Amino acid sequence: MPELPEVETVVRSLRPHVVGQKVRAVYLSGLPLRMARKLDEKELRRTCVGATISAVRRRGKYILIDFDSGRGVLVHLGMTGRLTAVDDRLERAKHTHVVWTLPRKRELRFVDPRRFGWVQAAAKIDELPEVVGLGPDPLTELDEETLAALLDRSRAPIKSFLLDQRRLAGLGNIYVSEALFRARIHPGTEARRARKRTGVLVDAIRETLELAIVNCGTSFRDFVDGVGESGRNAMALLVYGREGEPCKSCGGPIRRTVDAGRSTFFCSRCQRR
DNA sequence: AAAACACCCTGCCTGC
DNA sequence: TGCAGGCAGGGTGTTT
Repeated sequence: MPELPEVETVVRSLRPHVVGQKVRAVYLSGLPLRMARKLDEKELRRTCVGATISAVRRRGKYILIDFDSGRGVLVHLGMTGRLTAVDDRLERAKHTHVVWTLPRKRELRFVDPRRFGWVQAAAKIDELPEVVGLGPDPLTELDEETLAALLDRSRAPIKSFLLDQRRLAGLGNIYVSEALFRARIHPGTEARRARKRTGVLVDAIRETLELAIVNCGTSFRDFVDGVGESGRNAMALLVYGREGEPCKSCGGPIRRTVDAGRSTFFCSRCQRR
């Protein structure tokens, strides 16, 4: 489900409810998550129980929870993950995999029906391979020069290029379609051939993500923020999910193609090969 | 080395 | 009303 704007929305809405709070206990469902891997229960308890949350950060699509001990917890929402701070009297949803018990009858809960998400505690979460391998953050670390150098080195279609988290961290299937439409670049264009449009692409990516953050993310079905609220960005989407509907720029029909099992939406008039 | 593919899961929607 | 099939915004490991 969640891409950079959704993860940013979760982080922002979660902060006031969890930062400064001391974790009393941790519950785990025991079921395996991403890639059928089991969570490291001992490490999670060692890190969290009795420790106070000092910060909640985002890196790409990962949520990083820091504790006063210096240790931390990495959370990835996968496709259907939710991380919410709620009253403990609220019934636990089906597929609740991790619960952190907080003071004043509150709980931080990780719920993930498809179990594509991930939760991991470590002494230094910034040094976990998942985090170290991430490319620059499109909102804070991306400049034209960096992207131009990356584009030069790749013959992959620009769509799969932008989806690769090692190059840029945070774009997913929705916002790639949106950003490419804004930049008027056809999704099948070879990355290196989009080089001349680097500046336009950087701006398009930023505008796309910033608008989605202002709207608190795109909620089709699953996505909610840190307190259970849906986002409003679905109505602001220009191409994603709009197959057959008129292009907001030229009026022509929005087209959809499928590659590697993933939909791509674009306007064949506005986005020429 | 880079790109394409299968796979990890459940839920929801469509069509019969 | 039931059931099969297809589809979904994630990442990873393996093959080509």
